[in-house]
Amino acid sequence: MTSEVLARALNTNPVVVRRLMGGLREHGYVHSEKGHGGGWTLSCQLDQVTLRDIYEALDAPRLFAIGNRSEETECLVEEAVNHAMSSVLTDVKAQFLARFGQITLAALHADFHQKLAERFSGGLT
Amino acid sequence: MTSEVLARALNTNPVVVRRLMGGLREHGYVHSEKGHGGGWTLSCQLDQVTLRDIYEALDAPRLFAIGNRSEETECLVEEAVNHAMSSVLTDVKAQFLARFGQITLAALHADFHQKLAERFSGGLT
DNA sequence: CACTCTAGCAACACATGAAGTTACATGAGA
DNA sequence: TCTCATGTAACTTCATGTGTTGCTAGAGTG
Repeated sequence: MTSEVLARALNTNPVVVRRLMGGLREHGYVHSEKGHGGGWTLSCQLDQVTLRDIYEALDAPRLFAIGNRSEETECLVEEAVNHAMSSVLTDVKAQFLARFGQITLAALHADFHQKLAERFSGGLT
Repeated sequence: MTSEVLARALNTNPVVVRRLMGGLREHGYVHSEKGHGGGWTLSCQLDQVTLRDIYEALDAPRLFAIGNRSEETECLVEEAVNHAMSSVLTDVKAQFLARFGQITLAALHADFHQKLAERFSGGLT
């Protein structure tokens, strides 16, 4: 499948697709080939890869929209608040990763197929 | 304390301070007075207010930097991914709120005083 | 009553980072 | 050698949060 085709399916741009897929390729989840007949192919077992793996392959983008204004500060009030916030955010992020680590691509695949079946058996609007 | 003074302490602008404090005032955590001698005064018990209360008084700003591209979609793959993501994010947010709900301003206050004491007893760089 | 000091608020400007776009190089068939 | 694909850098656009300006209104002071 080419970046071009994927981009259309994702309502985005081929270059954006390549940027994202680049991370997945480095981790061996997909393979790419240049030239005529080239494109992207899956190169992993869906039940061996989790959302957490994907998240990390994508360079673990910032998870929270909130956070400390600055790590180093002279202000003791800010320091106290930072400490409390960091502690919570660290723990919560760990839980997030743990949960993502339990969701395999195979599970998403199965969910997709179930939704597909429902759509063809009258479960439609 | 005036917005002007607070702004200097926070390295920001008086108007930004008023915007933030406005949310706290609506919930009765602080009180403001106009005119000569006016400004902000605390109007709550520090041990009765948690970081969660503050977070919500501030209109519960977006917590996560990631999320679904769109809530409604025709794409069954996107739907499956959204479902998995939302489920995790909802749970994780709940945990975040629970943790913040356990941190009172009084606790931060105490932490601040301890750091202050340390600074005056040789625990300094 | 005029003056000063304060919050309240709307409107605008700026900064940051993510997403999208363009342009060109490289490699692989046909 | 021509076309089709990825790889990548540089640039543009867009969204969002933050900062700024200008003005209104209320409250004390002389």
